[in-house]
Amino acid sequence: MTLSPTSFALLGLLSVRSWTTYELANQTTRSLQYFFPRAERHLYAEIKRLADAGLAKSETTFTGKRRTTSYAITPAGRKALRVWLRTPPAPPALEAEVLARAFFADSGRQQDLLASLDVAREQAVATQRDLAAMAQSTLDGEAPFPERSSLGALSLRFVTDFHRLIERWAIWAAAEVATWEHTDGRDWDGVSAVVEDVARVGHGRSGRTV
Amino acid sequence: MTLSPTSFALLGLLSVRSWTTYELANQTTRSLQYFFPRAERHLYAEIKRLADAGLAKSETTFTGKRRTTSYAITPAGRKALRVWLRTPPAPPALEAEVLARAFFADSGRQQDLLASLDVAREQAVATQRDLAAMAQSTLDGEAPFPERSSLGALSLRFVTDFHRLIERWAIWAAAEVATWEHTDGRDWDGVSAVVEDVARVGHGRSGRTV
DNA sequence: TCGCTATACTGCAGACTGCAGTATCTGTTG
DNA sequence: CAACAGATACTGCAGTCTGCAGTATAGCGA
Repeated sequence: MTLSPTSFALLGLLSVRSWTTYELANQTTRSLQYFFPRAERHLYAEIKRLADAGLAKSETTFTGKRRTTSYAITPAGRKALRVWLRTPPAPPALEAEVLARAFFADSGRQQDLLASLDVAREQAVATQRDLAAMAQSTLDGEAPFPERSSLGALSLRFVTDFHRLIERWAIWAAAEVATWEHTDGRDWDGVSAVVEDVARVGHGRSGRTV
Repeated sequence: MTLSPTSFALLGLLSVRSWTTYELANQTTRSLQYFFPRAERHLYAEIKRLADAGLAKSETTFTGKRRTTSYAITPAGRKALRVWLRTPPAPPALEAEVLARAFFADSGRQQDLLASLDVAREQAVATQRDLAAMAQSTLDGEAPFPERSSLGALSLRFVTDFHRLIERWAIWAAAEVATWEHTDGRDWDGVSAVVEDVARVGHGRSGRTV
């Protein structure tokens, strides 16, 4: 039985406390979803695998007729998590449909691209609002695990900056595209600024970020 | 037959010119891989689906005994791509194992987290080098489709900034974690700076980025 | 002619998603 | 107190996508 990164993410959650799968799929994933999203469906399957592998143990309780399964980490589970933390992480993966739409924008209308950029900007703003609300609840002392807030702040910093980057990029791109006379931007003189700046990366100074 | 975003990415590629699947899987994906990565295996399957749906047409040629299948977009394919470009994009998805490792760092040693951060930083630097080389080849007039360089520059700007963000975040996080006396950073006073800054997002001014 | 690398795929197992469906419990409102 | 909404707690299924291993041919240099 090989374990996936998802297995270890789940073990990490279980290392904090025991959870029912429902909690795992709803509340808890609130933090992980921003940098390690998993579908609810998958969690129900994956946690069973962890139990089968002896890394978690399940306990079934009943509320009337309705059963609830909760899972706790085992010593073997803690060991596996500890070992995983010593291995190097996979490179971050980015999947941004809006960039693909920009890349192939010449097959559509300019207004289609502008509309996509605006949606991306709004999504980024909305996510930042969610993150700000989370941060505010921490400030208000409503965080579920205050002793873990330093670890949470590390990823919070990244995720917030990531969505801010999207927002700023979308604003910049829309402003540039709006000046184009052709859908493929063949008349755009800003292209050389970007390409020259990117080519400089790693050779001493780098240019500004959008 | 429902089409996935991958289908449209492939159609976008075919809208530029015809390709063999091998080319699609190797050269071409060079650009898409940074913001819309797909496994080689999947492309072979997906392009067949496009042909079955009448959105692309295949042509088989032979080099001696070895067959090569190349694909061209059909009018129906161009139509489908055009329609797709009018729909709103899915939100960008981020999957960063290194953030999960930071989030659960208290189950391992502090040095494990520092090592993970360093790997992430190096990966980000390496990717920026690749992107810089691509940009340099564009400056050298070696870009395969110079008339599309404006569209390419849009995503290039984002992808470069994304990897620069990872690099800077990893440097910042490593410097902070190095000062911690506990693996969970419970003694870290930097946590309030992050949380307060993130909570301010959207309420007028935002703080600095790492 | 040998061996290396590039070309050009296929099969298979398993990871993961999204949606629909089932059933129970709890709190609110009329 | 009955009706209903919303939360809890899942399962089934079809399909997407990945990663690895395996197969086979072509072209090139030593």
